[in-house]
Amino acid sequence: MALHLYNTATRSKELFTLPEGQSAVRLYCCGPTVYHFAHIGNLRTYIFEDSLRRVLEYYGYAVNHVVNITDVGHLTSDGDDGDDKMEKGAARTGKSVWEVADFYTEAFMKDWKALNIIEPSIWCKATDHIQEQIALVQKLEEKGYTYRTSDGIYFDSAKFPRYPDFAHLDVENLQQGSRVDMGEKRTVTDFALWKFSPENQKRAMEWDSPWGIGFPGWHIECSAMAMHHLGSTLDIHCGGSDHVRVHHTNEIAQSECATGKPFSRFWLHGEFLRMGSDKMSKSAGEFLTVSLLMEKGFNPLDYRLFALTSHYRNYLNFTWEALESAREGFKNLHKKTDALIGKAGKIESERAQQWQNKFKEAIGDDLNMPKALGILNGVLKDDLADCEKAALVLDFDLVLGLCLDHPRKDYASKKDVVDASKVEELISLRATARASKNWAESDRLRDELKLMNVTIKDGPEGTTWST
RNA sequence: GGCGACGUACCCAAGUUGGUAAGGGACGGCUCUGCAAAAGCCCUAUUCCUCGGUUCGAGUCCGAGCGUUGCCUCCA
Repeated sequence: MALHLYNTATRSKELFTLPEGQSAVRLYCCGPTVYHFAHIGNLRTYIFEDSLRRVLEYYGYAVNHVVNITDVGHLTSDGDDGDDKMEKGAARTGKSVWEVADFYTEAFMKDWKALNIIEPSIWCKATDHIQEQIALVQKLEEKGYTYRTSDGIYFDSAKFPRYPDFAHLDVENLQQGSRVDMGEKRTVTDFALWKFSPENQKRAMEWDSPWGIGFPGWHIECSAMAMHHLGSTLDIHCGGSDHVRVHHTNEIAQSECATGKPFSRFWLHGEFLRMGSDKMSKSAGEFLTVSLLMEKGFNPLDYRLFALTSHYRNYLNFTWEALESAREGFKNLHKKTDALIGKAGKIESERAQQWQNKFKEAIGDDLNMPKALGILNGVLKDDLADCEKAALVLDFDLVLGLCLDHPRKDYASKKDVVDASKVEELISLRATARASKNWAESDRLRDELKLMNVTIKDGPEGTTWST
């Protein structure tokens, strides 16, 4: 069984292997710009990257996983003008840019934890790697790939003939149809490596450099940090599909011009989550966050399951109905797995091994998680021994990350936690009513419990309840 | 203007090199039950936007059309 991944660079599925003698996968994922909360569309991409990491590990690879935190330099326009996102966030919240960065970084990590996304081996902040970025720009300057304008040092994309190849760009037409203000740029695809601070204004974040006081361009941070932590060639570089044209194309240009080596062997891109016909966008004002989902009574893992029901390279339409469907499905899944997990034995029978192989094949086929979920359901329906079923569930959950090794209650949000003594009291009242065949009162009490999100179950041993 | 993606049951969605439609949710039916709930079982597309073509055979390949939609501004 081999692992195949769809590589944006070649637009085809390719066999993934590690170069000879290399012990760990060098994985770099473009992380968040911490000027605002992450919305669930952003998070879909990180769930996809988490699946990738888990699949790599399931296939026996060690993974050196690096995720960046962009806390400087990302302007509100990729055309290298507009405001700095961080300064904008600071203005909006009345905090300093550094406070904004810390606040949203923490919020972001909380979301990761809630969604059971495995932490990267290394989190790296752009502001902690200013010297690496300056050094990279210097190297490009030495090799003659840069030029200076009144507002910064720019990359001269015309000197990198392969520039349009990655994203299949038609530069001439881009030039014609461009909505980007050219400023002093020579070619529409040129981009800022280092921006000068405005003369009349002190920026909250600025550093000294060989070219004067200023701050790094957005694209340079990823190249600098990726190469600093993982070396000049990566095995896999990930991000959202929107990064293909500008961000990753620029990363390739600046990195490969600096080192003369391929920047990444594989490029994987996650497709957008959509709301109705709109994509979810931070600049559009309102957007959905994990905490909003929780306020509406969802468990963050309901969303994780929802994300896993579609393939990462396809658009996924978000509707509340679809999320509810995922929540119901998740409850039903837990009913089955909760009854099994204590019984886990070994995967021994040929039949169980076949299931395991099917699962491995599905996830190895460019991370086909929807198919993998189907296989999980197949196992639960099959007439295997419980100890083997349980073992398979736990094995699959290594990749699915749905916390199936814990009963559902263990990760219920605080909101779901109910007053147990009150519940017991109502149940005993109901028992009295039932004993005297007062069904109306009995049903009323059940409805009352239902309002508290408590489900009761009458059995031979008396009444039990759950949330 | 350039470059893309998608169109499978009520909803979400898989479908690998073409061989005769996964899975989940909802709905409905049955068992059980005072009725429910819970649990268990069962049912739900002769058909994959349309029309042509290739083929013994196409959701799956090719062509045209229709529809939806993304990126090239910020965006994951």
